Amino acid sequence: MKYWLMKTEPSTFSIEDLARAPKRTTCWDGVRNFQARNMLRDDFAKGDLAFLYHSSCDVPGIVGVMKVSRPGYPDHTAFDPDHDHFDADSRREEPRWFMVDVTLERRFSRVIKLEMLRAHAARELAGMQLLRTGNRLSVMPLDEVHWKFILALE
DNA sequence: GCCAACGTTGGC
DNA sequence: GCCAACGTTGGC
Repeated sequence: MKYWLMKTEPSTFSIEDLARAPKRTTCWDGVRNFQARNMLRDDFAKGDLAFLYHSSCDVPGIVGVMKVSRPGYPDHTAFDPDHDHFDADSRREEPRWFMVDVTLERRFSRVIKLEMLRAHAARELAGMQLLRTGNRLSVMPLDEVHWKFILALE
């Protein structure tokens, strides 16, 4: 089993939205970066666990845990000309973008703030992609040791 | 609102 | 293949 971190802007889609969704499940659409696409398509497996991260908000940080409930499949929002995530270069016969389904496992009792993660950047969380300057991937893998350490921060 | 960092695009 | 221009991300 693998571990992931997935970013979302809560003003667009938050953990509250996921908690209210049918079966607490959503398709993770709209990823339009090739490196992230490759991971969604090739590396995500059913049963993998992912941290849900709120970005571009008052208190950026990890807010809960999700489980991958369906592995990579074509992102249909790319086919819809009326959708924000439409991409004319993605065709049904040859989809360019992929997504997974995620199901909310648990909301944290408090936000594990980015600030708190940074405090451990030089030691326990050394090498964590999220903490690398300029990292803009919205989906990234996480080491098991980092996953466990972060869980203990709650 | 600012700005650093990075990905993408397109001219050559 | 290079690289400048541009757009986006995302913390502050």
